[in-house]
This record gives sequence, C-alpha cells and structure tokens, in this order.
Amino acid sequence: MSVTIKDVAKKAGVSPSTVSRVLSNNTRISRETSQRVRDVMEELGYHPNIMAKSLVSRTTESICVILPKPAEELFLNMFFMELIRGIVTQANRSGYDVLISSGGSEQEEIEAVSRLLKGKRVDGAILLYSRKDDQVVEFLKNNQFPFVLVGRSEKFPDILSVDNDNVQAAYDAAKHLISLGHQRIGFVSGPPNHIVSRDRMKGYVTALEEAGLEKRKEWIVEGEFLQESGYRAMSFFMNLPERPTPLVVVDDLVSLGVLRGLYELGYKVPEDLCIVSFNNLSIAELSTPPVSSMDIGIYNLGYTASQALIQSIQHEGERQFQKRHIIPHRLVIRESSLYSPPKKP
Amino acid sequence: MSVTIKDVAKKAGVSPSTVSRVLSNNTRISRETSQRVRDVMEELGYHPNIMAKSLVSRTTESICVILPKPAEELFLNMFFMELIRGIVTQANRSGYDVLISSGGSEQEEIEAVSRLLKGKRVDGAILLYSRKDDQVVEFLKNNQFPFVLVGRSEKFPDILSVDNDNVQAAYDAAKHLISLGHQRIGFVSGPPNHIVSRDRMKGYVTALEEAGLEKRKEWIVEGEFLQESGYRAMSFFMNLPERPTPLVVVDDLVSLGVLRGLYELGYKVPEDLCIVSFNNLSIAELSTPPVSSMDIGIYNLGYTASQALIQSIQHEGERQFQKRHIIPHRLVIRESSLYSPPKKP
DNA sequence: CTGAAAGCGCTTACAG
DNA sequence: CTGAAAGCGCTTACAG
Repeated sequence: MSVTIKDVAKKAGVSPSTVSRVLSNNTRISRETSQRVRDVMEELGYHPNIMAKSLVSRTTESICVILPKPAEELFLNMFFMELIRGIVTQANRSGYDVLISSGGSEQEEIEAVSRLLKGKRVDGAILLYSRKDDQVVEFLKNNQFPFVLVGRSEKFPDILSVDNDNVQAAYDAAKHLISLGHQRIGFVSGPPNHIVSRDRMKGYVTALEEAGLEKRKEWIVEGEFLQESGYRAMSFFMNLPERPTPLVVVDDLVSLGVLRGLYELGYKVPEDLCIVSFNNLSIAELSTPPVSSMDIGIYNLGYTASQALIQSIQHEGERQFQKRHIIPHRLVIRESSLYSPPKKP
Repeated sequence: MSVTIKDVAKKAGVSPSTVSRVLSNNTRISRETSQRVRDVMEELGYHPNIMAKSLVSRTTESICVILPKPAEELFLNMFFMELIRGIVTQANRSGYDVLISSGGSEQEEIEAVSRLLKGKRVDGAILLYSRKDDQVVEFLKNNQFPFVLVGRSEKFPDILSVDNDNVQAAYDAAKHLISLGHQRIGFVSGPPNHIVSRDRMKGYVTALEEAGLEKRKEWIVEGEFLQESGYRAMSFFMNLPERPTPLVVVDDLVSLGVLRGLYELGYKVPEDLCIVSFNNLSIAELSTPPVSSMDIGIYNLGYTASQALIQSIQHEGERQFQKRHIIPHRLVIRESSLYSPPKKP
C-alpha cells in the first residue's frame, strides 16, 4: 500500500485538508504547520496520487501529440523527433506530461483523440502537420477541445496554430538562386494535398514572376516526401532539352534522391545543377556535397506549439491571445548552391 | 458538463453498477440490458472518465518512456524515433498509452520517474539504453517498479531487458571483412561508458583472434556517437605507416564522418578503405557510396520492449516469464564493403 | 441478473 | 489559520 494524504495527516497531527493545502502552497497555512507537514511527507516518501487529484480538479496537466499514420512518411523521422523534443521540453518545463498517440488511419486517429479528450485523460492535443480537409481538426474544433496545429488549416484559418511562413521561405530560397544569376529555375514539390507543398510552390512562383523569369510547367515536378521522388524528378529534368540550372527542392530527403541520381549519371553539384532545399535536417549537412537548406526551426515549432496549447488550456475563455504563431526561417548556404551559371553573351 | 455513468444509468433505467458492468463486459448482464445501455451510451456520447476508473482500479494502462538527456546524443534522433514508433505501436495495440519524459540530468530523470510511478500516473517505464552504473535503473529496481531496459545492465543482469547480441553482431561484421581477405582491420568505437561500445569492441576482438589476425592498439579508436569522431578517427588511421584496409564502425553516423574525411582527402571507398557499420539507419543507405550496415531491428527492439513490459505489468507476481529478449541482427551489404584487397605475394 | 453502499485519494466551499 | 463534510466518476464485494 502506498502512503496517502491521510497517513501524512495522521502522522503530522493535522487534518487531510491541511495536508492538501500545503501541497497546493495555499498561503493561509502557518509556516510551522507547513514545515512539519513537509517533513512528514519527506519521511514517509509521500507522492500525491495524480489520478485522484486530476479527478477532482478536472485537469490532467497533460497533453497528447498525434503522430500521422505510422507507415507513411516514415522518412520524416528526423523531423518528427526534433518536433517532439521541442514539445516535450517545453511541456515538462510547464509541468505538463506528454502522451504520444498514433492512428493507423484518420478514423483511428479520431477514436484515439476522442478517447483521450472525452475520457479526460489529457487537457489538449497537438496535431502534427495537417492534410487538406483534415477530419481530426474538424472533430476537435466541433467539440471545442483545446488543440494546436503545427501547420495551418485552410478551412479554419482562425484556429490556434504554429507554422512557418512557407510562402516567404520558398520565395527567399528562389531569390537566393536568382541573385546568383540563374535564369531557369526548377521546383521539386511534395504531395499536392499537403498545404506545405502548395505554400512553397506559391513562393517559388512569386519569386520567378517578380524577377521576370520564365516559368514553365515542365520545370515543376510533384512527388512524395521521399528520396525516390527526388531521383525521378532529377531524371526527368536532366532529359529536358532546356533543363533548369538550379532546383528548389521541397525537402532535404528529396534532395538526397536528386544528388544520388546526379552522382550515378556523372553530373557534378553544384556545377551542373545547384540545389537549395528545405528543413535543414542533419542529412543536409552530412551529404556529399553538403546541401543548402532553409532552416525552419523545427525544435522551435514544437516548443512554441506546446507553449501556445498550454497557454490556451490555462486561460480558457479569455480569447485575447495570439492565434497564429510564425516561426522564422533562415537559409543555410552550403556547397550545393555555390555556383553562378556562365553569363549569356 | 460531460456525461457520466449516472446520466447513462438514469436514461437507461438501470443502476450505475449495471452500466459499469456493461462497460467491463461483465458476463452476468442480460443481453437486452446490455444492448439498451450501449444504445444510451452511444446516444449521449458517453466516454468513461479514465482518471476515475484508474483511481479505483489502481491501474493506469499507460507506460512511460524516458529519453536520455536531450542535448547529448541528439544525433541519435533517427534511432530513438524508430524505437518510439515500435513502442507506441505495440502499446496502443495492447490498449496502453505512452507518456514521453526527458530529464536534463540523471537526477531529474529520477525525479520524473518517481513522480510518474509513485504518483500512479503510469504502470511502468521503458529505459532507452543504459550507461554504466545507471542511477535510474537502481532506483526502479529498489522500488520494485515494473520496467524494461533497452540494452543491458552489468550490475543487474537479471533485469527485464531487450537487447541485441552486440558481441555476436560485431563478430559477424568483422567476419564479413575477414572473408573478403582483409588482414588489417580497424575499429571505431563509441564512448567507453556505453555498454554497447564495449560489447561491439569485444566481438571485433574475438573475430580477429579466432582468425589469427594481428591486433594493434593503434587500430582501435574510441570516440563519441558523432560524425566528428569518424572524421578524426579517419585522419588518425590514414596517417599510420601501416593503416587498416577496412574499418568496423560503431554507428552509421560515425561512418558518415569517415566518409566525409576520405572524400575530402581524395580517397575512394571501398577501394582505399572498406567500411561496415551498425544500426542501418536510413542515412547508411542514402550516403555516397551506400554503407554496409548491421541492421539491429530498432523498431523490433521498441515493439518487444513494450510487449515485455506490459506483460510483466499484467502478470505481476508470476515470475516465470522470460527476462532477457534478444533481437536478431542482419548484415546489409552495400557498396562500401564490396572490395577485396590485393593478395600478398 | 441487478442494485445500494462503500470507497479509491484527493480538493474545496463552508464554518469557525 | 484549520477541520469536518461533501463530492469528483468510477468499481466491486455484498446481498438479494
């Protein structure tokens, strides 16, 4: 049997209420009593039963994070781990625990979320990157559960969310290449049902338009967030009569696929093709050659998401806090983009 | 206000006890009553309060996993993510939730574990890879909390744990190189206070001895699980008058460091130096050239750890189940080791 | 097969 | 500053 509040009360010669007040740092307890009770707690090795506390206080001091379907997007491992590190670190600092959950399908995700939130096991949820028309968002919104989205929702723009300015980030990436004198710039995108793919595509297009550069359908390839997509895109581009000289690539892993393909065909980076990609995962720095990449502050995304969620849980009702948080991005230039094409006569 | 067991009872015209029995699939409830109650639950959108249930049943149906100190070993990201995926998948299948916690120091880890276990928020804990003389292991053991170690403890060999046979794995890796005709085989190890480093070192040494090959102190370098360690080891080896022709490397990330250094110095892999490393992370396959690596079944380690822990929670007292689980390893041969050295005359 | 009652370990008005 | 009492939402012997 573990020691309860009653045991402490008895041994300290006070009532359970008093022990409870000491626990919650209630000010109206005399210094001596408080100290005596604390001593007894120490002596008995007392730890408050979190479940009992949560039952009466109607708050669990924990949040859950929902992983996307496990098999798919496995490759984003490094991305998610970094995000989770940020989330867990900040949550623990605020005294919250973090529960990880993953569903095999969107329906299973909803069931899990519903069990956790309706069953009062957690106070809120963090959703990692949303698809278009995400059912889970819809469910959480309809039930008025506190939650934060890492990414953004087109259907519900007023939702609590943490995101990068992906349009601007892609714009900046393209701009970097333009400033090096490139004229024909290609883009390797991700799945079109991911909002992030489309945001980045938009930034790329805007940069080209603003610089008065030619846009061509054949210079844009859509794929998955997978190495193979990069490989395929590369082989498509290199067979064009007029091929792009640099590529903006939606994710570092995809860049690795491009790199691999180029290596096999005997092309050189950056001389034959420049590359700038996104996320600045460790693989971008570790690859040969190192890849220029847009750092989007993944840890920061997680940290901020957790902070925003916990804030909204603790101040429910007061609606005056910020709804949309934008994490800054920063281009890390490496060997893969350090080349200016020869000037046309 | 959310709907409780009482609301359901009233609406269904039964007692709360009966509703509770329906919930737990108690057999002694008539089919009609059961169905009626279920209908009402559905209609009212009832979800049992997990905290209340846990308070009386003295079981939480959740486990926690303790991440090692966050900053250090950040690079092992991919390793941990894969492990966590395995853990979460299996736990969810068994109806358990998973709570993630991380401490800044060993002392903080103990406090976190103690709060969670003594506070009855979780039923057991998973420890990810142990150091020598791990205090957390000691704490859990002394308090008789259910836990499982991913790795092994030298001090407490009888503890519930999931591990690879790292000695055998390293032996097999070295054997692969020996079978290609290599005579001078080097080893790049990890931190000596990690049991896994020493296990792998031992396997390497044994393979050399068995094959009657020369062992030299200068062919063994210890470092961190970091790319830089590989870089440094490489530059050390390449400056030896008699340098090794292949290297067994303790981790894929370290291999990348070796590869990077060789590339910069103009050496070729596998012609100038062969490499076999461990863990078979995605970076091993993605690097240039792809690196031969010992797959240790990371997902499987996590899955099995969760399974063993939950089993031991559910069958506490009965001590007849298996204490030590060994996950099989498998060498994945890639370009980095596909070269036999020229035969001596 | 079902219900009334006690209790899990806390917190929190209410009273003094 | 402190205590007695009620209650959070469940489960589980006990009784019928």
